[in-house]
Amino acid sequence: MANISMKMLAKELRLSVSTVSKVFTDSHEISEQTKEKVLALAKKLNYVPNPYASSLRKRQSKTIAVVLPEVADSFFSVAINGIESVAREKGYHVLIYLTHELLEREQAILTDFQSGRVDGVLISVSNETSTDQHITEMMQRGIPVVFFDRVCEETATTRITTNDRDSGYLAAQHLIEQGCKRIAYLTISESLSISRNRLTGCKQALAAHHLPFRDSDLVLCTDNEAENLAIIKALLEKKNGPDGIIASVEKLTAAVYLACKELKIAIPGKVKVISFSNQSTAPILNPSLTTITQPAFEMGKMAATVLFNSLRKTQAQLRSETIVVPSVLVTRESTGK
Amino acid sequence: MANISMKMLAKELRLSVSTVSKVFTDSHEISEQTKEKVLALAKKLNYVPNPYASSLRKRQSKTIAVVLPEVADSFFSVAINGIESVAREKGYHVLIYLTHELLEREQAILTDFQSGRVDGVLISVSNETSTDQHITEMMQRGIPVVFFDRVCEETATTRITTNDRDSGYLAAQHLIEQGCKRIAYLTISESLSISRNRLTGCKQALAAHHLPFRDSDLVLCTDNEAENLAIIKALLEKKNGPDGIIASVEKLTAAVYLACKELKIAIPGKVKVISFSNQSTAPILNPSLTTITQPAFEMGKMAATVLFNSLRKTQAQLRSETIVVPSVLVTRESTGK
DNA sequence: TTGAAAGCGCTAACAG
DNA sequence: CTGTTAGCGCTTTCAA
Repeated sequence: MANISMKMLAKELRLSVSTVSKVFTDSHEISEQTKEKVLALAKKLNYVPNPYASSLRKRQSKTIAVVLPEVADSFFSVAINGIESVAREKGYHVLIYLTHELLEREQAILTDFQSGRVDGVLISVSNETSTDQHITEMMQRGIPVVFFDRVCEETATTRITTNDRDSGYLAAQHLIEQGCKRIAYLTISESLSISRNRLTGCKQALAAHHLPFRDSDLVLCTDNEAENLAIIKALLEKKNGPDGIIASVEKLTAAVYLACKELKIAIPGKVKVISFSNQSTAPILNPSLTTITQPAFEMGKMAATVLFNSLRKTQAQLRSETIVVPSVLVTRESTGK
Repeated sequence: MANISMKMLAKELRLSVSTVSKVFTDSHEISEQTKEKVLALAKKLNYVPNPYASSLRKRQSKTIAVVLPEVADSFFSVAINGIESVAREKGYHVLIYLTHELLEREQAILTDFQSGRVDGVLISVSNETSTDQHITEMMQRGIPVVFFDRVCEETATTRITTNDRDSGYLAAQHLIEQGCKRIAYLTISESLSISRNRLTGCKQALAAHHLPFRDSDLVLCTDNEAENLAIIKALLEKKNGPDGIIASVEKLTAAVYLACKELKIAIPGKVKVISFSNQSTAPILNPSLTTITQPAFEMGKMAATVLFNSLRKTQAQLRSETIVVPSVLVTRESTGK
């Protein structure tokens, strides 16, 4: 089942391999005649160049890696679409890797990239990622990295984020405007850039309205649905429980709704809920869910575009900057008066 | 920024390249001493073998492709997790390609695989895919293919599906048991294996209960949310409209809920709804949604496992068989009495 | 305009 | 146990 190679094309046409090769790069030093002959035979035999031979020789793989915490989240699903759309356009291939929120796995994955397997990396870091050593190491080896969504703010490269702080502010402000006095902020990590920034905005909004934010209003959830349900039920049952909840990641929404349902707490009557979410089901939840919706597709697209631009240039250091694609607040019933 | 190679390790240690190479395959013909020396230096220099050189030489890429219609659907998101989990375990890399439901793109993607870029392919076909020529061609070139979820039933290879027909039967039967007399079946394609099979089951259930299924009860939806909303509203407003709806793919759920909301049609009072869906929000919809939930993770895992098993053997023809991972009916409020 | 030759980094006979 | 050699399929000087 030997695949067809340039050598075979060359032999068949009594040409040299190098001539054939030049045809495929559309070199001007080849006559139209020969080009046509070669292309015709190539099509007839269904020839496709071996990418690995080419990669080896040219020292570039025309492949990028996308490193994600997980993909069971609508944000990343949609982001992948954005990435894939520009990769395809640029003739790049996309390898996907999941860290499952494990720093160790993230490090192992990036270490592998030292091999030259990929020309660049798009990454959204795990929530365990407190050091960026594995990332800078890769960059030193000449592999450009673009962060998206969950970024390392100290790392000297381009970051694509949404306006997390402003969105946090907006979310809290919205709840306050709707009459909330005591707002709880639900998160899955205290270290993650997005969580921290959203929280900061939230606190600023509260401060601006002379409302308190106590330590107990910051609620750390987990990866486990059942646990989260218990945590949130406990929160809601406290005598001085919140009248407004901000779910800082979409996966926490279900637990909030379920907790309220089980405790027969009315949304938005007793407690108002807003969630950072891209779920298409937000409008059909009971009640429909007010969301801060991230521009997932655009962020993916932007990240990929920035990466490819730097790949085109030989010595293009990615600038240490943050590109912000704004989120949008979609008001629905869950924060109604 | 020249990467470190075996040659360098060899020179540094005054060994031959082949000796170094053998160390990395853990060959028994190398002394413990040398192994240690080499490994130590490799670790120190952060050496990672060039996968493309290796692929070129060994004629295998340790990479598989996953070809999907799209990934904005929870089924595929979760399936990717299943696939990735076993790929990682087996030391394989995963390239991802999206067809966006376009046959032409699917063909172009598979054509590229003739190059030897991947050792095997996991595919869920587009809803335009009526011919399997591009797939069999690839198989003839020695690249094994495993279908999952959306399969080509005539193609001689292994297919991982869920029990679509039985699930269709179950869905309809459930509606009937709950008192429905007139059931509409919503689909996005008449050719797709999954849609056809689910429909078949549905019809069988109706027949078994001596209930009619008219042509107009088969409702073909589109890729466009707004259009679907209009289609479903039209359906519900007909004088002899359905009292039960089966949404054969999850993306149609929102349109059904929204249509009912806009028309003030009570679920489940006036019309009962069941959906083929993996959405985690099903329990918190209004009303909570009865679903046929597909074992997405398991199907992804199974597909990958079957593929890797065939990859281990040199001449392993994949058997032309269908492996069925059953779906489960989760009864919730949307089909209550 | 075409071809010969070298080599990308690794593996696999085979010889020593 | 280690080394020599050839070559995977392609690109890229350089020479003709």
